[in-house]
Amino acid sequence: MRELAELNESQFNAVTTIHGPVMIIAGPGSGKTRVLTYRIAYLIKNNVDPFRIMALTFTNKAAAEMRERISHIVGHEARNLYMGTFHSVFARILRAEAHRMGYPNNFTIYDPDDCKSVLKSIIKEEGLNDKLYKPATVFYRISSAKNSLIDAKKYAENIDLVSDDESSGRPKIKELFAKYQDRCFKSGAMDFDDLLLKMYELLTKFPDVLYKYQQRFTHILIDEFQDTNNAQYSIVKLFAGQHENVCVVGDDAQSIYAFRGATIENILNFERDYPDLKVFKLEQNYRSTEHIVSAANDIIKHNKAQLPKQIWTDNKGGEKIKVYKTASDTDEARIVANAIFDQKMRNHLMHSEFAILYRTNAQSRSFEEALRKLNIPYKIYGGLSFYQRKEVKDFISYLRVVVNPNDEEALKRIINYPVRGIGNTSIDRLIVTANEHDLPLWHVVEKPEIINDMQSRAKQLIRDFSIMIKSFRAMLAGKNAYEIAEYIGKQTGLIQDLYKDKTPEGISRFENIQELLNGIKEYTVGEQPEYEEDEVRPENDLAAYLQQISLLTDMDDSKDENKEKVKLMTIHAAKGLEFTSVFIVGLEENLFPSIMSMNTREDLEEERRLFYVAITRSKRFLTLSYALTRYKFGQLNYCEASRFIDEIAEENKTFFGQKEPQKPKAEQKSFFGDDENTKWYLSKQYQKKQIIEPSKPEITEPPKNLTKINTAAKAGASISSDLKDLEAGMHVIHEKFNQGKVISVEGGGENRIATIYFETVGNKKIMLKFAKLQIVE
DNA sequence: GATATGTTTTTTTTT
DNA sequence: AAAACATATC
Repeated sequence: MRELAELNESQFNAVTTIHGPVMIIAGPGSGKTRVLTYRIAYLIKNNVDPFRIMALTFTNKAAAEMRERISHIVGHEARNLYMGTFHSVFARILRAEAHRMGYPNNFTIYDPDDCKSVLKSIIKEEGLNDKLYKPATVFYRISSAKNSLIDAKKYAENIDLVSDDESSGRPKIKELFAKYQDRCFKSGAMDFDDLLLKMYELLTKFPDVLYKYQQRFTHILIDEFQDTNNAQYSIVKLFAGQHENVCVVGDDAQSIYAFRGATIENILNFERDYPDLKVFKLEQNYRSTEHIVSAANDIIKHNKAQLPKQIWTDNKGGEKIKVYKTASDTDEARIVANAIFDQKMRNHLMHSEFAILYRTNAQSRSFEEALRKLNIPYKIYGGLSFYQRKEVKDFISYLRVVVNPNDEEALKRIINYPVRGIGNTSIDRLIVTANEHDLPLWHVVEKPEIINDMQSRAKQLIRDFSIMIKSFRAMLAGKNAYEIAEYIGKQTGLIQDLYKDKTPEGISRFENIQELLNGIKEYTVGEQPEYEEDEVRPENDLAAYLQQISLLTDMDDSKDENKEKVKLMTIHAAKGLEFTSVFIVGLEENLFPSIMSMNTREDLEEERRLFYVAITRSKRFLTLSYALTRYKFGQLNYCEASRFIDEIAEENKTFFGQKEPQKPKAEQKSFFGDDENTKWYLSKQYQKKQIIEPSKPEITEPPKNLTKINTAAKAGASISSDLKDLEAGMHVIHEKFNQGKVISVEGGGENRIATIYFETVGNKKIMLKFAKLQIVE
């Protein structure tokens, strides 16, 4: 295999050591993907049947790319690899074996929205306080449990978990868990976590199944091992039990999914569980320039929990990391957009070589606007995926019900969409009846006559609906996915409805459905996976299509039209990717590191690893930015620079930006207001001056604008309406004490008292009905 | 039962 | 600021 000549010594060893357990610790940009692809190709060249190789990746896109690269070396055989995400590979196996667990083999995969909707119904039926029992909170508890292989029964028996719930005032979670699981089971549905939990149950409860798959998979490979959780690790250990040819690739410094149960314990346990383990370290970075690699090392050495390793590079020189201090979130966006425009021209780059990375999805909006103003094409990844949009999900719900009518969540979505006179009252009756008889909702829809207390007209409408669904189901045998979908769109009047709506949103909805139908068509004519002789195939092509899209992420999009665009995504989503020029934005305390993760050292270290991942995405240019003011929930907040900026050594970074926050007189023009200024600040002379140190925005600074002034407070001894909303964290101006920040507010009614910290006199307690206060907006 | 209007909540990260 | 949610009105 001539490709082996391209590898350095440790890469070569990592590729060619194909017997026994292997762990590859791979630093960023160290050729990890290349090692994985060559290793798989090498296995195939050494007469390992691709059907015997299971390769688990983090995204479907990573799997697809790897498969493509492997097929360049070994040819079409690559299509037979069991390669994909944990969830998609396990779903494929579960589908073949589902009947053993009492699930239909065309089971539905519930997405998190479906799950929360199920929980919401249960919480409501149980008459629990929905302020305390929020679906998202309950779902998180259930999900975390499942990722530690704890089912509803074990949960109820687990003293720690139950007492946690009791002390948080939610003792009923264990019951909700059981009810939820039961409801999903009746609907023939698994959630994402079930794909792991049920996989584990399948292998542990049925020795013959375990034996079968242990025999089948002679070689197992796992990418991004640092981000696997307890459940995933346990399952892999079972699969690998026979041959023990298991190869894991990971980097503890890039572990960023602890919140989802991932643990680097897996890396440590691996050494313990496989004493024969051979470990290879890939430490040479081929991706980034020296400044970037040094900065990454600067950052990560602030973490205590690290495996020892030293990343180094031969790529000398390169530009320093630029740090922009900007006045506001909108300013930040404009400056970044201008810088992209300028950098592209100056260095002859393509738009696709740029990425803007942020901590939270909500940050994308301002960049979207700024890029649009400069006519820079962009694509936002993550956030609401295509398949989560209402109109798309409604349409897909039809397909789901056709494949699996017991899918209650889908059924509820479409039973009166488009409107067919089955209103909320009727739906509630249906659900109540289903629960009373302990039957799936669909059974009652099929036989509305068992419902008490319903008008015959309503029953007839329900009957009509069920007849329509059955007529769709009849098509499953003879028609392909596209034919069925198209027929449903026409028959239900759904396409017609959307077509009639000529509002901009309506047009976009119509286009989305067209796109969905095109996607289904592509799938239908596209290459279908091969199956082994003894393997259970999906019942039909619509079911196979649904399985595929239910596990697709937004990152998996590979449309040509997105190839030439600036990419916007969260840092989590950027894992495993690389770009010539990277902008990491919103580097502010409480945003990055997130305010949610400043409580424990472990959480903070994960944020730091996240920053490490972000930095190391960059090949040549790296730009960091932060804003001094930022809107959150429509409220202005003052921000200070992230500690992470300080952790980069001075010799690797250059500061740009204003010394003081914006003065009110300059409010209409920002510091880098127009193109003239943009050129100026990017010019060589300016770059040489390292003027600015990041300085905290002090609360003595003049406020940006004082649009709303609480004059009422001066008038008399009652709390003005503006001050009624006063809460901790707000900035105010006092007649005598000047600017201050609200520490806390106590008491009620006329006697509300605020504790306010004033720069001039320190903490003061002030009765609001007498306060001469203005809220700074 | 559908639509208009007001109120409350949301933001960590994702397969 | 926007979306989700709840309530009022036709």
